[in-house]
Amino acid sequence: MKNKLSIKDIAELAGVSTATISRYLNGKYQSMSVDTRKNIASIIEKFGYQPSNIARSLRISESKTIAVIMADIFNPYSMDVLKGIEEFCSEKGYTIFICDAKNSTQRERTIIEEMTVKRVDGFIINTTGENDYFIKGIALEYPVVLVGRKIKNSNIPTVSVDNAQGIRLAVEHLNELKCKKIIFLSPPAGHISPRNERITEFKKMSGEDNFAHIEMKCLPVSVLEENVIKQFLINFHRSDSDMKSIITGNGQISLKVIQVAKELKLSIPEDFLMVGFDDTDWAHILRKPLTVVAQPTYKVGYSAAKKLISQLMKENDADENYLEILPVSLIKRETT
Amino acid sequence: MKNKLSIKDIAELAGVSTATISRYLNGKYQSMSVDTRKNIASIIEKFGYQPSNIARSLRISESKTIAVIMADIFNPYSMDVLKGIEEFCSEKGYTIFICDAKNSTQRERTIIEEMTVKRVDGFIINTTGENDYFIKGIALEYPVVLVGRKIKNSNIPTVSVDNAQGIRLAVEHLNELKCKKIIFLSPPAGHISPRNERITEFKKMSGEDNFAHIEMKCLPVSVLEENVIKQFLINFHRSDSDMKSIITGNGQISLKVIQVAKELKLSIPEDFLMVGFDDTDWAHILRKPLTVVAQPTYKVGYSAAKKLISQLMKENDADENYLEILPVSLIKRETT
DNA sequence: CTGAAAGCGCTTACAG
DNA sequence: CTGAAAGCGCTTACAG
Repeated sequence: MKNKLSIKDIAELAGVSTATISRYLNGKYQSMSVDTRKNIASIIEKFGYQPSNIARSLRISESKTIAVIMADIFNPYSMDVLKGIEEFCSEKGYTIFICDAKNSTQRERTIIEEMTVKRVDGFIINTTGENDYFIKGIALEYPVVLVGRKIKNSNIPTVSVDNAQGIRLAVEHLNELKCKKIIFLSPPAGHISPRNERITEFKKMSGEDNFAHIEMKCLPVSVLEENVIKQFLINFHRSDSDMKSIITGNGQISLKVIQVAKELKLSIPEDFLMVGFDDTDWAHILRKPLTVVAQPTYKVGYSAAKKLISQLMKENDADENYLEILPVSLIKRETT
Repeated sequence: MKNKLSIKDIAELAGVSTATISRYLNGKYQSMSVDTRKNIASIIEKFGYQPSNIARSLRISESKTIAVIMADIFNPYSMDVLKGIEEFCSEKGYTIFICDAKNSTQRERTIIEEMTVKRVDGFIINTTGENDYFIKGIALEYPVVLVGRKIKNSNIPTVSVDNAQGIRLAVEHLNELKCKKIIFLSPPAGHISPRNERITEFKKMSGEDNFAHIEMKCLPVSVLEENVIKQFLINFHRSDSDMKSIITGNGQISLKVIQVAKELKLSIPEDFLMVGFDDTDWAHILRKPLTVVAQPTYKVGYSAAKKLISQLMKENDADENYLEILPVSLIKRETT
């Protein structure tokens, strides 16, 4: 940022006006002679001139930058989504600001406002779940695409996953295995749509005739409360029913359950069956590789970026398909 | 970015000049009456005015943005480093562009140039290892801090880890356990400093009297070549020596080795001992939790950000300590 | 305590 | 094919 050359310097060096340099920079080669073009090229090359994107952004009111706000960036799910977003964006010449709300509603708001000040062209948001009103507000002024988590009563474009199907696959699988008891360890639902969808479906299924013979219970747990998980597992293990099973709501809970089970010297699937959400990188190297409901996370991210950028490029907010729901799949391994 | 209010609009609305608004925005409250201050505050609040950072950046030649270029963003090591960087930066009001070189030398260069165009204030780089000349070049024009990987013959500020100590801890530990054979599975070293440092130390140790009775060999492996790892493991298992052991150079290789060992029905530590580099989140939930050399990755990132930003804030490039080497530690678990 | 004016580095409609 | 000039939204030295 020190004594950098400006377009004016290059114009002088090349003996043309800044307008011509600008045209060159924007690839408008038709509107200049071959000679000037070559001349400019050589000057730029020689002096290593780098145009200022920020001046350009100011002028054209476009920063070619998008903000990605994740509720919790450091869980494996987010990482994969991010990968997908990054991939598509870099294909299209967009740069992303990756922001971590750290599961804080307040921080989510703060970050979004900061990004607004940075004049990003749009937002991809995986919301903490408690900022519906605020996000609807900014969606009025900026293009926004939601990933993973929906917002009620809004038509903000969203890419998510079939969560009901996920729970259904898991429960049906467990049922086929003759489970008599299924505990669903879900992170606290709050206003977070996927969690609610899964819990709702789980409860709904527990009311269906096919599953009437199964004891199905949903238990909200936080990964932070290791002792709660431990206590649960102790009681769970003691309970007399056999063919017990656990469904875990995300990779972090799976990890914790496996860890605590280990401490308690419980074996999976010997002591209970288990199916987790999210196919984490370590799921298949366990002594007993974990059966999981795999989400197409990369695709979710990629698709969200695509939605946003296509909205950015052509001004039409056609939104033929504002809600995109991707299917999930059950990967059967040895814990069931 | 649509019909946003500008400072001019607010000035008119508040009945003052843009200069005064600007002063207000920059917190120069001493130089205005309490009345104007309050007035401006209320106008801004009322209209939800958000100043444009990009106009500001252009004017003051500072973007409060730094670029973080990682050789491979999606390995656990990078993730943790990133966490540390992000933490410090957000404390100081800096935003980061996180860029993934995808282990491509070419891409690393391209990305750095793109960021230069974005007018970032500085760089934190975890280099692919093949751009020494190029990076020295940009370090001439921008503040740069290197993380994890050093660059030869330069005094670019760097934060890294004591890799020789890491290898030493591992080998000594294995020696105490009476290992007769130690294979070090390192990712291909190239010009990547930590890898070279470990390999060098490993070779050096193999020449020391204390370890003369141990067969020590270093084998470069790529995570992508699963079959190579498999073939190695087959031969390794067949070899007659007992008390064999493996040191793996990073979390991804550890994962692969464990996976392949599983496929081959080899048990760790029964068939061979193992110590890995990097304390990944899954290391302790394995049937036999993995012994590892843990790196203070978060701290490496945090420290690098601190170095860069302190350089950015005070113009002094005092550089009392251009090279910062953090200690590593051995976490003994059940694979040894 | 406050404003007029210049300037940061670009782009673009207009004129030639 | 090319340039002069205005303007994007700020900041700041200068003057009052």
